[in-house]
Amino acid sequence: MSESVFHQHLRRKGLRLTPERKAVLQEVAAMKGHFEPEELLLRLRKKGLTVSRASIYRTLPLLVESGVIEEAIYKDRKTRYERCTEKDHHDHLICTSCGSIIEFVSRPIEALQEEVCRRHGFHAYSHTLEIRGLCQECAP
Amino acid sequence: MSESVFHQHLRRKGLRLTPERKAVLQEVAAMKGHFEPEELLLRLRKKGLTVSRASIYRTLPLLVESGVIEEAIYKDRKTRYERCTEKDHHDHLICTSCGSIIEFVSRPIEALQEEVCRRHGFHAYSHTLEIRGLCQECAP
DNA sequence: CAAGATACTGAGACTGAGTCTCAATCTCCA
DNA sequence: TGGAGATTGAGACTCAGTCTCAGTATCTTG
Ligand SMILES: [Zn+2]
Ligand SMILES: [Zn+2]
Ligand SMILES: [Zn+2]
Ligand SMILES: [Zn+2]
Repeated sequence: MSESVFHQHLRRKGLRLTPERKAVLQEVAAMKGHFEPEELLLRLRKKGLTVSRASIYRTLPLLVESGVIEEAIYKDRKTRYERCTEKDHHDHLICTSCGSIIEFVSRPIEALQEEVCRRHGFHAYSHTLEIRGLCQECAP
Repeated sequence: MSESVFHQHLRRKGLRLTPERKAVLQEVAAMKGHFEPEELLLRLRKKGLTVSRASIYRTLPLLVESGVIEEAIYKDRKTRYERCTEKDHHDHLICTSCGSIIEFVSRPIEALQEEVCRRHGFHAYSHTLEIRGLCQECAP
């Protein structure tokens, strides 16, 4: 189903559905949780598919635009993506001491965000809420 | 006042208050809104103060830890900081088409975040809520 | 179906924010 | 005041991500 969404998006922008883009989409669909572009590259290589690093980096923004994935976390100067699955959407508590990441879901926060957007006439397609601090173990 | 907070933090970690760190702190205190490390470097240079790029990059995390500033936005692989002023805290709507950034304040969202942290025994000292999408002008 | 117009690809050079190294220097406490 | 140990600056380095460009694939129109 995300394939047709992606295809739609490409057509709308006058872009083409190439084997490389299909391969990236498929691999993305198979991902669980956060992933980095480089991880996609490795997995595709392992499958014997040759999709260049450049193509992967060129495809990811298209997938974001079409709402198939979203930028989930920026850490160590790397962008991690995540599939957009309304069911599993969550945000993150990030411990800056031990690096652990706690996922949490808060429907009320999501609802308030929607309201903020409505108030500003803003059409959101994704968001990132990162709360930084110390986890229970690392707290003083 | 942020000077004493910073000094406290350094002492607690067994670190020293050097002229370079003082200079960075002062320049940071003079900043309005978001700023990038490189901007600090330029401003200090313009004042005739010589603080190396390395020292600036080394000082910023210390200022974050001590709660004087926070990482505000990650964009184009650059980290932007912002002073922590409870009064002015806000989050961001980012238009991915025209790049405009709309600031918004939502006490209810902040309160819910605090509750999430409490529930997880997490000691937050900062957070970033970035909502990406299309602004009123860019929406279809 | 052919042909042109245009989008796409991969290899690898390139960019630039941020980090690391290390010898010289400075802090701060006893 | 002396010295352990933290700090500094210059510049080499890292590495995620971007750009280039020549060769290739896709779509459209007749
Ligand atoms: Zn959320
Ligand atoms: Zn921790
Ligand atoms: Zn906030
Ligand atoms: Zn816009």
